[in-house]
Amino acid sequence: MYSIGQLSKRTGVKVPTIRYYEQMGLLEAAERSDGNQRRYSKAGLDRLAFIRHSRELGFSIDDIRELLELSAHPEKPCGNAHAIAVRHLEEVQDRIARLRRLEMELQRISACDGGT
Amino acid sequence: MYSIGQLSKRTGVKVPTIRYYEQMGLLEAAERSDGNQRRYSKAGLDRLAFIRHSRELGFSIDDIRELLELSAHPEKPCGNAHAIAVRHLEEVQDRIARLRRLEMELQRISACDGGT
DNA sequence: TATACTTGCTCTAGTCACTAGAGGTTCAAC
DNA sequence: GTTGAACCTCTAGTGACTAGAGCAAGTATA
Repeated sequence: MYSIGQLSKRTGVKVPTIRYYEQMGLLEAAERSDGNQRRYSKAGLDRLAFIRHSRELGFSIDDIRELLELSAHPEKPCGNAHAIAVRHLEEVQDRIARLRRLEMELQRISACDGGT
Repeated sequence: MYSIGQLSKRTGVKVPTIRYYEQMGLLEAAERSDGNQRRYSKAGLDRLAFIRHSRELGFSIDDIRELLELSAHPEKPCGNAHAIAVRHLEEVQDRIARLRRLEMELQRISACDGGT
């Protein structure tokens, strides 16, 4: 059993963000201690780690809800997950291309080294 | 003289976003027609193009305000612009690195091609 | 010239994914 | 038993837009 603070440390997700994810329905409402504080199991930890990872991958809260749904029903085909991933892949590749252009430009700007 | 819609088409910035930039003080309040509609000069067009470009580079509204200030006073050293650019360069490089990792992972996910 | 349609105006409120703060309660260590 | 950190709920704020209501101005066609 982990407190919300321990969960936060282990996953790198901030405490208010964990509560926010619960509110958004990504995490099911945690068990509570006698004093009404949240207590999490290993399963909760894993789920939060999955959410964090997905967020880093650029999935929206809604996407993640869908992904969690899918992984809860592994008998269904993963076509949706596939579609979501493809969509993001294209976006990510686009973003990389744009960022590379920006990188060059920023290098040019920052070559101006304190002059005018 | 351009209407706000023409400005929008030429720069690719949406009409409400142009008004938003004016509200945020990035664009000075435009001249108005007899009927109170905004009319922009070539200078306004150029300024908006600069803003758009800067946004694409990842600069925040506040950064851009600062950059516009600097470019209005070219006698000052560009140390600030330099600092802003360096900060963004690091961020951009970091983002690229992370996106490349995500790209690989998404490729792996989307290789699962409609199976389960 | 009349009409219809597009474009424009202001203002308020909503979006996403958090983040901050107020004001109070519980827990763990000494 | 007392302190101090960590927790609770609730409301409001953030950035950078975006959407919608309700109305006015501008323009193309009959």
